[in-house]
Amino acid sequence: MTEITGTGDPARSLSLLWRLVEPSPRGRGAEAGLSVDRVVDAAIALADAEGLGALSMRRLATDLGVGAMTLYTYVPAKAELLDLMVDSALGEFPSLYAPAADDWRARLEAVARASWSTYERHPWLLNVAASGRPPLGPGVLTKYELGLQAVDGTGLDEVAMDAVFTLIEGFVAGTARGVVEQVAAQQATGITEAEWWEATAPVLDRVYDPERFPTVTRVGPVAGEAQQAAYDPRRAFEFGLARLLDGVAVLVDGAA
Amino acid sequence: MTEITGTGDPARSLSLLWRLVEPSPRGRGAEAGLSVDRVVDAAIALADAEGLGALSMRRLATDLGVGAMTLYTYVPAKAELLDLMVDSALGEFPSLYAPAADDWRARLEAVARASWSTYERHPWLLNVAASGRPPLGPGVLTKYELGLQAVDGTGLDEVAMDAVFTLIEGFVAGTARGVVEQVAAQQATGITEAEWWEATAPVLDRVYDPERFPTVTRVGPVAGEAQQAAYDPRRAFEFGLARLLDGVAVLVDGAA
DNA sequence: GGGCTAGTCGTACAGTGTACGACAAGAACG
DNA sequence: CGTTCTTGTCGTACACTGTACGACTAGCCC
Repeated sequence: MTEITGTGDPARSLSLLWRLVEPSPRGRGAEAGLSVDRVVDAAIALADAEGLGALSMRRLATDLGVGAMTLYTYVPAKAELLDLMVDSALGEFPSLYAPAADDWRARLEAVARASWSTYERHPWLLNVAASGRPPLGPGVLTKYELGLQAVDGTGLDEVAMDAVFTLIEGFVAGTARGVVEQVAAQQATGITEAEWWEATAPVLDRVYDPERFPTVTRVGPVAGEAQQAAYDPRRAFEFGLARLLDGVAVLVDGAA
Repeated sequence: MTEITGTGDPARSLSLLWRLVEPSPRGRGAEAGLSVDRVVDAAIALADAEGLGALSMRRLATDLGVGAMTLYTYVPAKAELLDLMVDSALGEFPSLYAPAADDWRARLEAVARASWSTYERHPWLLNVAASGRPPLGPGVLTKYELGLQAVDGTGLDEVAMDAVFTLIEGFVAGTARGVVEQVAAQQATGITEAEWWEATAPVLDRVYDPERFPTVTRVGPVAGEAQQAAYDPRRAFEFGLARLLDGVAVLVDGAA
């Protein structure tokens, strides 16, 4: 379930992201101590605990002890709430990022690992489609700043710096999505990866033609055995990150 | 909106994917000439034309001229229908793949471009979460076979061959998702990228602190100007593919 | 105390996937 | 030909979604 962010007025969204205007409640919401931050924090807690699928306006309102429509006092719509959640969750990035100062490669690797950790802590981030028009709040901009700093001083020009950060960031999101999908598959089916394969293998044997898929026949079992699954996202992350940094190194060395 | 595949019995799904059993309709469905293939083809046509969001069982049934529940005669549930759609759409991959025989790098690049074309033709593929437990039908296996063949003969061992293909494939999916999200954002908001930025920029100027984001201040405008947008997926694809292949080359040269 | 404003929230609407069970059309058999 | 059985069709119902609308009411100011 991918949700879409920022369907409303961009100016309104930005004001919210930077908390330019904060309503001062007087009614019953005041008793509950409601505010944009409380709503966003509760939404993040709910999505962390039970996934984005459990995050409905009614459910969130119940968690906060108010009626569903009360939320719309603090947030224009669910899309804007998601914007706020994304920016807030990405705001944790700096605390997870511990770069080595001198080496651009170590810095970039630290960016990737910190980003991975962010997605581990808030898997629902990967189900919020924001890449086209990201919520330009403090959290997003800070992460972008730190990512760009990591590739600064490599001799790459500005366009390349942006491209490298985008490449790394997209790679991390892609492999992290693998973890999310595996967990989601297990929860949706109630069947573990091993059980799934156990049920699949015998039927597959009946239809599978080794002559039609010679390379799969040779590679598939070996790879499956090595990662103890059809797909191991953690291994894919380590392997891919090394290849990616090698590739960036070729570019940096060429530019130097 | 990400949908999840394969929530039912794996053996049943596999039988369907390989069309092991085909029901021979006799009732009113026979008049409509219904079959699993007809249902899947109509579902793909609908998703191609109006997106995965428009694909509801009721709507699909209406398109086919039958009642909603009739579909469940041919397909156990929507999740299995999605499995079938994915495998069928990926079945187009071979016809889009024209490899140069000798050079592994050219072959791998052709794989990436063919995969990109597949996602271009069927963007909804990226909104179906299948990476953890892919539908192991003829389409998926054929794509996997051709992908592995591309890295065969490089001196890489089986585990590395699988990892390289997975890396490339994940990269393509990630950048292609960028295109999908931009289109989705435009359709959801009714606002073009340029209009969005025009509405965003003045408000951002009010809150933006250049001293807090020095590197963004230097890089952001240059990158934005170069790609005429906050994010240009096509450019990201070309840039990333080159880096990725460079990185794989380092591995291949080391193994040789 | 009266009036106003601003936050609260019940109701309603158009959707979703699919379980259940009533129905009917064709095949098989006497 | 009549009856029974099988199998595909599909109307209805349920619990759920985001949110527009408008009624209500609690607190502030005069």
